[in-house]
Amino acid sequence: MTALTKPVRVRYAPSPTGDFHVGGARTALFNYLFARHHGGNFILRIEDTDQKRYNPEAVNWLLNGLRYLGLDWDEGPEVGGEYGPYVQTERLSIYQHYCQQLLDNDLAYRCFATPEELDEMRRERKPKGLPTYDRRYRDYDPAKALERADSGESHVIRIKLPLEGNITVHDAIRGDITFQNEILEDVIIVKSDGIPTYHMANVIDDHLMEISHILRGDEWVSSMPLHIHLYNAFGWEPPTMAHLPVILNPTGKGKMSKRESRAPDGQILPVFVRTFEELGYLSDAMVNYMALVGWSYDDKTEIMDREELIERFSLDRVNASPASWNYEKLNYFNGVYMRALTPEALAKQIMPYVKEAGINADYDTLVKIAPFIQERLNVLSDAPQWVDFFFVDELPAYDLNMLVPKKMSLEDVPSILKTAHDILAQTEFNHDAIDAALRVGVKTLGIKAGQMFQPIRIAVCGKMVAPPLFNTLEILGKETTLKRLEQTLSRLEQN
RNA sequence: GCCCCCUUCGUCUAGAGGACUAGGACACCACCCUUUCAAGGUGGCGACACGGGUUCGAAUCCCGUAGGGGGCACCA
Repeated sequence: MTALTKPVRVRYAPSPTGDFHVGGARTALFNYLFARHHGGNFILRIEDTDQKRYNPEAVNWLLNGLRYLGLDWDEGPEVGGEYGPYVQTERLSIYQHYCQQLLDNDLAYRCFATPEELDEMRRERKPKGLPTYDRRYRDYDPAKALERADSGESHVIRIKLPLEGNITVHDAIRGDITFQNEILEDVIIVKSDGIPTYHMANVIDDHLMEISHILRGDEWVSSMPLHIHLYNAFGWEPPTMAHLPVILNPTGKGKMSKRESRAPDGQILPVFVRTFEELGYLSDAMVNYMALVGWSYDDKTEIMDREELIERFSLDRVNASPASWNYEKLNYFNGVYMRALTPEALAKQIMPYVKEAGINADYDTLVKIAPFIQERLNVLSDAPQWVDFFFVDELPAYDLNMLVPKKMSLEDVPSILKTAHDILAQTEFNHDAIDAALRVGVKTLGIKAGQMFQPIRIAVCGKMVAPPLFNTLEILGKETTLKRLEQTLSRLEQN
């Protein structure tokens, strides 16, 4: 492999036609890790040669997504670079030049077949397992073709591929793959609008940008022979190619959906980077998890920070087989990273979500709460439901039956709450003092700890599931705690 | 239909001929801890798709079958 002597330059080259999907993100990540591992450059190139499907929002989704994941690019939109422009529609004259070269060398030809003709060919040839185009203009007189083209007749330009023999291409992950030239099609390299197709533009750009390794999705393996033929036609040495396994749905059946759906329990199943970010998946967790979809370091290590991933990433540990996306495991990773945050960092991270939920929270209080909700959050957007009751004047009404402790009835509740109230009124409001005082109450009442704490929790939080009680009370403060106990008692009286 | 790729627990994977009674992680189950929920701890369930070879010996190599995936556009 002579490529070892060349500087490592890899690119992520998405087409701005839709939202930024995790499949694309994983490809970007592998390129990024590979580049950083080798001290090379990670290049971002926008492949916008399809003007019909172009979506102006897509570039923003992409750029924001990459930034969220922390995959900074060395060359590309916004940062520039010596090999620009990095947007294909700004490179049209370059492609034109190389296309002419192919035409001049009889390695490409103009084709005047109409869409209708093509449809007919498809109908006839497809069932026979043949490629659509029957090469009817392959041997058409170039002079006549030029004449028709000059007169303005609509046409495309096709590559002239070998008719027989085999071509063996090498994939860094899969090894050698052999294709029969016979089944290859003289594909279109320049569309009738004068814009090149992906196949042509990508080859020219990768060569001109001195890309050393192409790491791309597995859907491109069938285009490998075509691309290699194009490199050969230009007389260029192709980069090392590696095709990454596709990401399958969590069930393991089928390519991961391009549309977001919901799980049976109503949970949204995100597939766009933007949605993961909105739900509050930590950048580090996403990166760590995604790195493990199709790649592994060893038989044990899974939690790795960016530096470790960069240091350890290598192509020969990328799997050739498809991998399915596992939301539970991602959640676990997110939990791990969430728990590693300092209270300050967590407070900062959840603040936007809390505000978004209409909760009037202050940073200092969130910092105090943080340690107690930290191990209970799956994603940042879970935070509001854990902290809302800290920041309201009046608790929303809840079902009084929630107050009833195990093996007791509603009639037992008032005396428990009354006892709690009286004890707490005389207690210093810190965790240990509350703990000690309440346990005395448990003893006097002759009930179990849980039976006493349950109604207090409900009275104070208004919900069955909440952060640890004593810490909660401490943060809430004596005044609020006593007030909520009183309010509950009076509700019970009216009941 | 044709071409190509892939195939170890439900899922992600380790394994590159003997170290395998097939290891780890998520999920699941049980127990422990415990004021709810978590987190944590301990243990458990659970896989080499199938059939032929090659070899003294195969999860590992070869062939076939089956299954899965990708591609076959004036989309990338």
